[in-house]
Amino acid sequence: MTDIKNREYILEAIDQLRRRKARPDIHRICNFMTRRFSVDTKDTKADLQRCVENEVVYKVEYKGNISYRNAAKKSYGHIKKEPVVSIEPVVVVKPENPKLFANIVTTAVADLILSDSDYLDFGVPAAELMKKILFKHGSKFTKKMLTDLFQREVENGGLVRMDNGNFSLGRSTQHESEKSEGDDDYLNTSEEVQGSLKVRKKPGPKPGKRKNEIEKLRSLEPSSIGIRMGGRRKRAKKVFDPSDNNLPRVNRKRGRPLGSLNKSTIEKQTAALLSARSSDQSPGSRPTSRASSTGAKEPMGGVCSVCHMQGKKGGCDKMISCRECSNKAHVSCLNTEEGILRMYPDNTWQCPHCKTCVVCYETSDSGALTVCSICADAYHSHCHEPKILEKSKGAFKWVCSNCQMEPLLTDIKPKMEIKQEDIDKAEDKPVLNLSSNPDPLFLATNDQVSPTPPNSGRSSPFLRSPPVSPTPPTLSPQTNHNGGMHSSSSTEYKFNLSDSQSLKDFDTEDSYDPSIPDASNWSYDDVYNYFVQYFPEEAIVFKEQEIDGHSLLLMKRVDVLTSLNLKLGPALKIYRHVLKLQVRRDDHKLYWL
DNA sequence: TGCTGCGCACATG
DNA sequence: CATGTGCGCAGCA
Repeated sequence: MTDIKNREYILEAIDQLRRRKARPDIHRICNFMTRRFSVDTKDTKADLQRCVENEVVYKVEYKGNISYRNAAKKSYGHIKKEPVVSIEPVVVVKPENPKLFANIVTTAVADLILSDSDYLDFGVPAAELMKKILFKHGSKFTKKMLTDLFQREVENGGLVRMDNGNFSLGRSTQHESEKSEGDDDYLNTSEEVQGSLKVRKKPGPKPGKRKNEIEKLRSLEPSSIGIRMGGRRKRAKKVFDPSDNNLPRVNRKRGRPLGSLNKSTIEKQTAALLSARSSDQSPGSRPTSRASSTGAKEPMGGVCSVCHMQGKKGGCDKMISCRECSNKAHVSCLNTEEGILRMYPDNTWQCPHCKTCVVCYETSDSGALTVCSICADAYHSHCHEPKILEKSKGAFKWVCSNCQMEPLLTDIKPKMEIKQEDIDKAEDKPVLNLSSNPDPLFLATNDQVSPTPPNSGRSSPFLRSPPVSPTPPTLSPQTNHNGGMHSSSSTEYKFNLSDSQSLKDFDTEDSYDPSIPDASNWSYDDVYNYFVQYFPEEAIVFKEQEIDGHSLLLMKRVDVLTSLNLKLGPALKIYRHVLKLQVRRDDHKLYWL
């Protein structure tokens, strides 16, 4: 790959500007680069030029002015004389559809070869290929799935494993992948393939005229619980950050998000919103969704619907409002409860009256709801697949099938060893590592993430403590049983504390965990070696960014989430490790600060 | 004053 | 007609 120093930054700048609906012109890009990455204008311009030359970025004229486009984004085929990027549709991938897997993997290989001719000679490293596919289809694959996919493709002949372990295209797939049609099965996204799949087009902004109507419909449609809806999303994909507010745009004024506001401002807005909502909400209309309220609110008063006490019980006790109605409860009252009172992992809460089955969207009026002890989603017994048995509700903390799936996925052993060190250790689980106990019924009693790096024989100072974390089994603040949430961890305000502030609190709280290495004197390579154990694909950014131990210890969450140009999922996982190294403790509470 | 979000008109295929 | 783009404005620090 052609080495352009600030390539990723430039792409991020372009993407960010596009998200902001601002023209990604040279001025704005330079400005963004300076502000965000401290890259001076001269360097930015030079690198941008190189990006254009290398077709990493397209320079286009649009409406009479020059804009820049991220070439990796789809839909720019018409801008360039020749489309460089693949144009395959975004699809919901079913593992049982080998043709589609084949298409994706061969297209990715072809894309990489097109972007860097060296790959033609030396093949595409598994890690790079995986990264490419995850970049495009990250929500549909886990790394383990991809490992299988690669294996399958080698077996099928769609891919060829080279002596150096890299991949190249097999059969006659070369030069075909940029087309979405062709007579090769492996590249075919024609009707036959598409017809057997749910094909959805790339999400994009709706025309403004229709937007209000759509939003209106959304507000009436209970199934608007974002991630569960099928079909095209109405808004540009917003990456999830547990510390973010995950707030709706509906009802929200223009300007900065609540998360960036100060506390008093938020309170004012919240109060206004609450009063507005209580006044205009008709009795029959069920409030909408997670995405239709302000999320975790912090009302100043009110009566707790659990203990019926008014206002705060103690100095640091908080009240939270139901995200659908104006019911309130003490966070501590919710924390001690399982079942229908549970808060969601994103620190929002639905009161029992508003809690709906995530399948049929009916409340408990139409049948008793069983609540997942991990994600707090509720299901009617007959709505959940498989049907929820009475005994499974009673004897154990019940875990829904979605949450059960995650750890099970990780148990699938790769059939092939694609450069074992690169892939085998990939962390696939966004939330849990439960492999030590395969019984999903015990999921809730395991620790959040305790990756147990396989000892590959590499001499490493990072061998870790036993996989079972000393921290109590918790997934989110609501399961913290220390008599309530950690001072303010239940609210969005807590997330607005500066990282350093948060860390300071924790730093002084406990002694170090001796099993967590002291990274302060690590070199770039040490840092890389540590992270490559857990994040074989992403670890390279630590090298690229020349992050040594000292820098690592200074990193803030925002650095990990934004400056490393990682996908959010890995970034969050990486952040956990960063934090762990920083405080030399593995405390789940840290990740919710 | 600068950054940001976003409604809506316009461009494009 | 569907979708991408970005002007122009508003909210905020």
